Amino acid sequence: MKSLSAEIPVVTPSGTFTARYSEKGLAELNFPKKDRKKNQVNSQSANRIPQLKKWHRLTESALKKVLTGKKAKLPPLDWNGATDFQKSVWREMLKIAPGKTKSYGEIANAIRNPKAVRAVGGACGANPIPVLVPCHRILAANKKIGGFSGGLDWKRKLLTTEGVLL
DNA sequence: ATCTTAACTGTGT
DNA sequence: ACACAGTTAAGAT
Repeated sequence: MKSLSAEIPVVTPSGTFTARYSEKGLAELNFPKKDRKKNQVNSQSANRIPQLKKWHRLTESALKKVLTGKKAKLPPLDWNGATDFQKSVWREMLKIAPGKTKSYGEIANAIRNPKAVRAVGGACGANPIPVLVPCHRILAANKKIGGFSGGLDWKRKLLTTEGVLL
């Protein structure tokens, strides 16, 4: 049985993202792809998610705000299927305000698992909701850019917009 | 300042 | 059991 979910495009000045919702909330957010396939709303599923419209409004305004370096109110996030470790890492990242940054080590420290710095990197890469869950605000300990699954261009762009100097 | 190495955890296979 | 990852700190050059 296929799980209940709907994909909806999110148009922003920086491109068209794609949001996927489950019955519990926003489950996934994807960067704009270069191929111009039309994203289609799965109305079958969409109709069975009563809050979807409200959630999507929140997603859209939140995304636009973060893309301009402002603080945003987020829709409910569905982290179903993620491990406890990942959830604690992502929760910790949500606390980082726009314009601020932390290192992988600091995150590891904050979740009381100081030696798991490397695993923290892994959790960041597994983050299904980039930008809104600010994995881009994590730098390496030497205050250098570090890596980014979604492409370093995005990481740099987001940080620059938020006024972070590298 | 740059390069190499060893240490360490979570996750997928 | 094994290999890898968006790391890090320490040591060598």
